[in-house]
Amino acid sequence: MKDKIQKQIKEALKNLGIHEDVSFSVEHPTDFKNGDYSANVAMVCAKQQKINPKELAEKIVLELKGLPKQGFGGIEKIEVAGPGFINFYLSREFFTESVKEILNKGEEWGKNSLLSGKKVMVEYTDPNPFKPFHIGHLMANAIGESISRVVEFSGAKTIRANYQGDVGPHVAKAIWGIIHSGEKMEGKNALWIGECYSLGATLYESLHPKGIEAKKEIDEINKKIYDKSDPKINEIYDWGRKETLDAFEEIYKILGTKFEYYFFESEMAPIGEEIVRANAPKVFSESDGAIVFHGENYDKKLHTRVFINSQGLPTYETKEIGLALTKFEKENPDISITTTAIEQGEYMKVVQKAISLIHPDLESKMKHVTHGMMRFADGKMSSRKGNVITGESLLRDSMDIVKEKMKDSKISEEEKTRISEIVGVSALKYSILRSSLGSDIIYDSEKSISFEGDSGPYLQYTSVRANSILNKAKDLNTEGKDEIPTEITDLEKMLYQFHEIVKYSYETLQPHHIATYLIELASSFNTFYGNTQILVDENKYMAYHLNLIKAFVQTMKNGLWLLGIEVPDRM
RNA sequence: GCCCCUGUAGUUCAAUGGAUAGAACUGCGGACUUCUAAGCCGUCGAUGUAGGUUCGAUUCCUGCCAGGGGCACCA
Repeated sequence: MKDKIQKQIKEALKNLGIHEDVSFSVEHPTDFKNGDYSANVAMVCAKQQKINPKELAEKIVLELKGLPKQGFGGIEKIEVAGPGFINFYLSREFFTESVKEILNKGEEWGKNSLLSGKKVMVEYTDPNPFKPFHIGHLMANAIGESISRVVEFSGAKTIRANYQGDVGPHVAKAIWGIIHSGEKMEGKNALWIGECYSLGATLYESLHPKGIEAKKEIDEINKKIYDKSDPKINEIYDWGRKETLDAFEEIYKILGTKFEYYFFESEMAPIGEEIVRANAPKVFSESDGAIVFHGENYDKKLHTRVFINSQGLPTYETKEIGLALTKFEKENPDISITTTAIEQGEYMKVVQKAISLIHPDLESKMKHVTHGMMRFADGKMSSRKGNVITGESLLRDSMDIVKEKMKDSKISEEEKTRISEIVGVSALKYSILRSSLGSDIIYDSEKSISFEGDSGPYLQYTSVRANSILNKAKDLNTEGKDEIPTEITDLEKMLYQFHEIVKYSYETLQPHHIATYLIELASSFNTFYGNTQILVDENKYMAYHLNLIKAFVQTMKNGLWLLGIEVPDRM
């Protein structure tokens, strides 16, 4: 529709003798009073035409009305308003047709072909074995999963990847903690390993003699992890790695994520190291016994980073190079998206610059999406200090709140558990996905997870209520109740916009646009629901209303899927 | 010090350079012997600061202020 309007306006401009290659926009006005589409063309052209924008707008409208109607149906009314906007009002027929279209497309409704035939790899979550899976990982997972689904809706084959640090000082700290915990590791779980890590990490940084002693031992363990020379450490390592990775899988199951690839730092290190050494001194250079990359030589906003330290060990940067190239070698994606917290933003730029010097063709294929961090109101969350909220505990809390809300309902205990999982996850995911990526999310256990208003459960609840009407209507006879209302509701004006929102969300790689849209859509449904009695005999529009509700339910379902949220049968 | 993010109602968040800056929570006030009240309706309330570009700036540019992040052997 938008393209049609744009085309017609260009046609009109041509007829008026105005350059038709001006750039103007055709958009949805924020207020439905101002039509369904609005063009600012008159304001853009007014100056060079040296006439008042309103007059020019009138002229364009006159010209538009004179144009042949082919392919331009669906417009009921064109008006000039405000400082010179040309507003287009869609016709009853258009909305009736769009409801039909939604029902026909069903699960496909909202998909587009921006990426058709393309392959996109999305890397996200990235928790580290031996460390707790905290709410920052929950955040990364919710965002990455949603981006993956938006990409999928845009026609691409999506490949989900997870990158995990199974070697490095943090592992040594955890193993040191396990050894010095005074407890046997048999029968212990990932949570306990996280505590052991915290113990080791705290002492590692301590200046106390005990800490200095611990640091020495931890560094020793770190070397042994690399060269696998100590059977006792190997045993603890294998056990801890499996234990924590299994725990992550449990969480992914609840969250609804399935990864195709698991990359590990231990595997990327040698690959990256070989590449770095092969490209020195061309790209990398030696400095103080280490191999570094001088980012500032290529872009003054970049800085120098160490890729291989003075002990000859590869750093994170080198592993990242190994990872990037491995992704392209395995799948050769057209686009490779990596999502991380903002704290990784600066050095990812340096790493990507280095990669682009080695493989110039990859530069345009790598995209880095950063999100803010989960913070406490009074400061940073740090897994090193142990003041983190684990993903598990947060999920459990969220589910408990849902169960509490359902305590008086007659639903079976088993079903309550299932519903509380779906609704609890939704509350959590929505609270993360409702805001744009970039700024930090302040975590406040009291307020952060909402179950009313602007929340995931609100969206689910609205869908459930709509579904409930459809269920009740199943056996109803709508014969003789198939008139089409002349009035057009806000609900209808919202529905057809869904596929544009999905496109926009991909173009900006911002899932929150979908969240915002769904809230407005649900709200417009609730208004409709509130002042329309559907299943009553005197409703002569019943057949249409039921189709409208079906279209709404389908749109909510598809939209919530994009956020990684399921719709329960009831709640 | 340099670089990158972010500053919007009391609070948590929206707003592809457009029209009267939208929601939610909170506060206050309503409706309902109607299909799920986790709902609906009304109401109070905001663009950090000083300039600039523009017909038009929350949005773009510059300075300042505030918060977060990064700046070589951690990830």
